[in-house]
Amino acid sequence: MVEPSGTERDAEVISRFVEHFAAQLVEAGLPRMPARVFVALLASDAGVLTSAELSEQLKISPAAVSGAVRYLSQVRMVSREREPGSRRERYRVHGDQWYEALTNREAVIRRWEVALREGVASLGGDTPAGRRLAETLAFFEFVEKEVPAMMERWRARREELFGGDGADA
Amino acid sequence: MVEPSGTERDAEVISRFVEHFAAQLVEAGLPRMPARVFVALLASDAGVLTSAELSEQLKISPAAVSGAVRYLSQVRMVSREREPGSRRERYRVHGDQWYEALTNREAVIRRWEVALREGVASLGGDTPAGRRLAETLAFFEFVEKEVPAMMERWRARREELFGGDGADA
DNA sequence: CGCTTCCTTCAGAAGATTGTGAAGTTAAGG
DNA sequence: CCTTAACTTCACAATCTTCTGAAGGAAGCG
Repeated sequence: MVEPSGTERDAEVISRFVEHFAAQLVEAGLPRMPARVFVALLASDAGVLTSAELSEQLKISPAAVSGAVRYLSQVRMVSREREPGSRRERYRVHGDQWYEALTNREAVIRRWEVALREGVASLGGDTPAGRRLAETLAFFEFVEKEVPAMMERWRARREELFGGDGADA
Repeated sequence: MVEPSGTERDAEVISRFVEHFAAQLVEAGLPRMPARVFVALLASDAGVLTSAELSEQLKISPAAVSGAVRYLSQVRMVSREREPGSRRERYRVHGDQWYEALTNREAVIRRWEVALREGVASLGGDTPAGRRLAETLAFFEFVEKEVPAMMERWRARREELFGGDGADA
């Protein structure tokens, strides 16, 4: 058998990984196209791809890329940058920020807290149900306070493992 | 205006809360019926409701309740118990375990890690993309190690706030 | 200054999800 | 042992989501 050229081989290997990991993210609640686009970026060497490259690699229409990128930038998992001397747009994974985004359900948790506070107020803090809600609320408040410290520890650990060169971002 | 009886008033207040909080959970990725059933249980004084009660309170068919409960017990957010001298089944929120379930995306994260390890292996740990994946993987491994300690601190904090009587479970 | 290129937006079709009704299953009680 | 009560399962129908194709708009380049 003829050894396939590096790039062809890579294309298939990458595709396998993209589809596999994206499927997991979908299962976890991410919409399909954003998941695929995101993983494709993650698996690209530069961490940057153009709309056209994504469109071709994932076999989807430019419109689908556009929608996916809009979603991803809303949740801060990807940023868009205009390539200077061109009308091409480039999309980039936030090297080490993206998992913060995944962790940062902050906005979500904040809304949960609002709903729970309302619940405690309207059911009454002296009822069994009210107490249960209050405890749940306290849990989220606790987590919200813990997460920043944990991320701080992560940065230290990251430094330790990979050195500070941050070749990525 | 005649003051409505306590229970009627509660019914509406509870319903407001149930729908509001459930909507947030849905937005966060939980299917609608499971979310509504879950919150209804959370807002019930005993933390326990029968299928019939859920069906009536949420205005959904017994079939929908059944499906929702199946989902919830799979993700360990609710447990089912047979009421001794009756064919009624009772569904219960795990007093203080349910947020552990929400936190315990463990299974999910585990699968992500598998996919990422594969990715590192096939892209090569010496490529930029491979390094990015490796870092992501390291992050999840880190989190997985941190969560148990955090939950331990939460239990201590909970004790401190609410005392150990655990009137709930 | 117009042309070209690339991206976006919009409307619609294909597909997936989800909740209902009806039949089936299990178990209590007479 | 038969009846009745309660939950579950199954197949279908309604709904919602999602992706595509086509048209529209900005920005470089000749």
